[in-house]
Amino acid sequence: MSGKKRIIFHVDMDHFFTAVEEREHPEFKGKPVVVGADPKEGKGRGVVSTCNYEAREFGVESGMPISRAWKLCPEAIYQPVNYELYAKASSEIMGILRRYADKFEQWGIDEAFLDITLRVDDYDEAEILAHEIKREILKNEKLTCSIGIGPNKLVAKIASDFQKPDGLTVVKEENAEKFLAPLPVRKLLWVGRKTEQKLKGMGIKTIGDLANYDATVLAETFGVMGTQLYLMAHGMDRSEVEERGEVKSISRELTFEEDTADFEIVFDILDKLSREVHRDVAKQNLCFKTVTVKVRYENFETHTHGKTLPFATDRLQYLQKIARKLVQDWLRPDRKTRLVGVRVSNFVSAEKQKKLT
DNA sequence: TCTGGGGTCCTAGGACCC
DNA sequence: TCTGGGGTCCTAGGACCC
Repeated sequence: MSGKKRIIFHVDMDHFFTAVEEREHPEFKGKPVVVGADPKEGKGRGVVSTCNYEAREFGVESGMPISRAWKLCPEAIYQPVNYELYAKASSEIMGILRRYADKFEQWGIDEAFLDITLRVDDYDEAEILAHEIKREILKNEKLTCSIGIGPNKLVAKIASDFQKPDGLTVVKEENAEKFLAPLPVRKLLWVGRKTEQKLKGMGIKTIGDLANYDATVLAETFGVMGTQLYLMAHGMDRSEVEERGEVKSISRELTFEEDTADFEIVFDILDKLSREVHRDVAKQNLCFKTVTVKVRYENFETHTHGKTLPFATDRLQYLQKIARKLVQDWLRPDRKTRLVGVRVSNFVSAEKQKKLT
């Protein structure tokens, strides 16, 4: 155990998808850009994936229905999600970031945690290093990012979000609690809409409110999560920066352009999704034991239905057959289907599987 | 407002085994 | 012949992340 205090970076690319689109299309610069579903003159289905700061001026936000974005800003440039393009930019950026850290953890497509404790002597040197990272990404990728520096992942993550875009925020351990106190609880990792509402009902709105709350009551109300909430509110987080392990599940799902009562359409799409899942599974040389399907009706009611085999397999025929059988149980003549999906999990590597047979 | 898609982790009940 | 307790796996649902 080293006694040295940790110094952690959280690097967050600024409005990543739209920033990449602007880089590829310089004529987009300065105009509102929205990446997401096809708005179809306001009749489109789906949501905004990312929007640039010009679009945010109109009230557009990520996660918002694309139809609403259209009403707020019909003049924006609407682009479909070009995942391959962003993935390529992402892997180049991650390659750069990895070189700056002893421990590295990618977080989603455009964020990463870096443990740089052994690379610097103090926060001043850390700040210099952060500027170097920002310069290199700008020079090589023509993209900006925001960096948060803190004593742990939690504080670093919230710090990176504090000044955006192109920001750099340093929060030392001794200032962490004070820094967090006025912020809304929603800024904490793992506090989403539901937990925010529950906390609000208890009179807890800011992270400071949470820090002053009775830890025992929090533990009783939220279980394991309650203790975690209390520690986080005090700026404490002991989780390590660590490389992601192997993937645990692979899935595809699709929302139909129009809800459908035609079972054949549902099965056709399901087969297609199964083929895509299978392609990914094969590429990674895996065998799966569990198949789970998902069905969403027109009223948004959603069900999942799974089956675990007594053996692992990598055969497309099995996948399609099991998926069809599972979905069959949920299809109802009196209800239109909005979405169908398929997922495989419980992996065994193909090599290990071979040894067993 | 009428709600995507790809993931991870947690919980709770039930089956099954010793 | 009225019924324990621990461990593990499976299933379904849900919260959360980007």
